[in-house]
Amino acid sequence: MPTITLPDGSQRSFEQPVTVGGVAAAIGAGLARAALAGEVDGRLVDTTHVITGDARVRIVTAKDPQGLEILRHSTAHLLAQAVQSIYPQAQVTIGPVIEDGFYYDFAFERPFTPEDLEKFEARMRELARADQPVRRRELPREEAIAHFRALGEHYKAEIIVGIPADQPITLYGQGDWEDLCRGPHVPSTGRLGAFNLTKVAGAYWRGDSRNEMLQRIYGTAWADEKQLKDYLQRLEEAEKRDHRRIGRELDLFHFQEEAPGAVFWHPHGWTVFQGLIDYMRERQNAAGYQEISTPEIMDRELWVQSGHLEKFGENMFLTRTPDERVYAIKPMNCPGHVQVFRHGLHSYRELPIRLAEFGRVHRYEPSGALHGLLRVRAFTQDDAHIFVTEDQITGETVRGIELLMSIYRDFGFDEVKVKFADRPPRRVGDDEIWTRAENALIEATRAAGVDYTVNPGEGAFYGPKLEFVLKDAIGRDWQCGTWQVDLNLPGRLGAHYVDEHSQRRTPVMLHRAIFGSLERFLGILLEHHAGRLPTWLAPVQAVVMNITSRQAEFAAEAVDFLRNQGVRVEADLRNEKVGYKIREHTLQRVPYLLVAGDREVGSRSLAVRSRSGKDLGAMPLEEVASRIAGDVASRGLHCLED
RNA sequence: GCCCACGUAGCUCAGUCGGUAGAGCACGUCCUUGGUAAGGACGAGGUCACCGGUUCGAUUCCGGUCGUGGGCUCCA
Repeated sequence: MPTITLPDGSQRSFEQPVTVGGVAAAIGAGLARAALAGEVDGRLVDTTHVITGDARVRIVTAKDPQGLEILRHSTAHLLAQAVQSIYPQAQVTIGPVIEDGFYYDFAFERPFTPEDLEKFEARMRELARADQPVRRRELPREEAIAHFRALGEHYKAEIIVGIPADQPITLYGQGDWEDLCRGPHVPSTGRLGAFNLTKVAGAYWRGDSRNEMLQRIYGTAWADEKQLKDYLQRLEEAEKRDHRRIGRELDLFHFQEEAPGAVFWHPHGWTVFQGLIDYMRERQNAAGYQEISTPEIMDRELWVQSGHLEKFGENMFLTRTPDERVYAIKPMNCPGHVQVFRHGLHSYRELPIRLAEFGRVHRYEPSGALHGLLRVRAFTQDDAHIFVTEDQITGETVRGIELLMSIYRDFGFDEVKVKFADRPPRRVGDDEIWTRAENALIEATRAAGVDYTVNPGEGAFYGPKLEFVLKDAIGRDWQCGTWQVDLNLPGRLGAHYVDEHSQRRTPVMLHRAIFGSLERFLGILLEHHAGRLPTWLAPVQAVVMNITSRQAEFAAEAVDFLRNQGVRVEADLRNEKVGYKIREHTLQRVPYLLVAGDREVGSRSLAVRSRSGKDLGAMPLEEVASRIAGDVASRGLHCLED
């Protein structure tokens, strides 16, 4: 006689064992219809699950995050059923839930086509309409393996072998179709409907490129049609923010076939790029960094010594000169910085020595990885290497993290996650050194009072690192900054300092980047702001436009005035209507549109319109200049104009 | 690098069941002097990504290469 406790604390007693669905029905017919699954004593189960004893029960519906997950998982099953009903020889593998949807990987003799996708989706809708009940059964492990082998489902058999012995092997079925699955699932296929198949892609079995390629079908699924529509709309929004599109629309940069993964910066794009450099230079100079510049190509031998060629070689560009010497184009700045440090003998009294460079590096990335500014083969790092004694690691790291966070705040990124990446499989240096480096970095991170998560095996080949991840305006994560402790390269490259006992010692090198890649950071900013860069970064901060040719002379004068006041301003004196000019520069996301008509000429003022379309009224030239200057000084963080 | 899709004017895209191509926007000239998101007329602009093959003839069909997009893998 089970007594069921519901989430609101109320209790219900039943004469005999009752299913989750039965509990829902006892509460109300509406809930019974909405029930997708149940949570019994914290465990997710099917609605057919029988409760025999007292339990805490929650009915899971599509409104719950877990309910939505179950819905997506069941939709993945529906896809598998549809695929196998059309192509019985396709083998099923795995079909997990992912953000906003699901995918299912199949082994099939040929790639699926977009036409296949349409057929699958149509079949899925038929099967959903048929409203087939979903069954669950358990099988003994050996029997299950034999069962799937007999069906020719070798991947499933392989999966079962990997399931821990204490877990039951469960199968879920609907109609004449059945699949290995942990569950739970929705009670019947009629609950599924708000879904779309979105794309096909190749994917390796178990994500390993040595394994065979499977056919992955992606889909999205939601609680109802409205949510699905909202999701599709969000995708559209993200597409509008795409930095590649904005880059083209605002004429910031382009790519072309002859230079895959390398950026051609146009004047406006380069203005923003330089703005980032100017800003960073100011901040790091104030923090005690010294800027240097090191060669882009250096003899291969140096890269053998550093270990780059061995551990990073497949990402490096090499070049042979007419004298048959082989040079490497630098993929990192560290070896060059060590050369600068090595030049002359340093005392411990000089440390820390902080060498910074806006270093342009080249990395041969796999062609499939390239993606606009976000993944390129030639990029500029705001790179620095800090040479310290082992005792100084903590203090310098605390200072460094403070600088990093302060800079991110200036760009409006208030939410920053930190990840600690420890020793990778491909590395230089023995384990004792790695342990020391990892411990030092963890201690320093704690001292800085920063929470972090661990990213195992993702450190650089020469040392562990912190990764700084920013959250953008639409909630996406971007890894930008890095802080690394390196007990390896200084020794390999022969860096020394003299300690207080006149002994030569090897310094520790801290590697750090804040933007990471300037190209990438700029791409992130474009997406974060949807192209509406704050005034301090906007390539064109203001445009002065005349209404008729009568005001051309004054407009030109106004441009000169503002330019002298340090405003990045352009004139638009074309023979077009003012509405046309407003539209064009609004589309160009210019923060201030300044109109000169006869009224303004008389008072030596400009009518100011903000990027958001607000009329700020006419202002004397001086006031326009000081207003824009104020906006620039605040870095737009407190600017309400948009 | 691997899988799939795609590559036509500066941009967004039509089109050709094989007979060397078209729209809108942008661009140029002219008209228009118009107060806050598109005034009008005319015009110029393309080796249909590249290389081969099939064919009387290829932008179209086939093969390859390069590039782009989405995944996989990897990373800033």
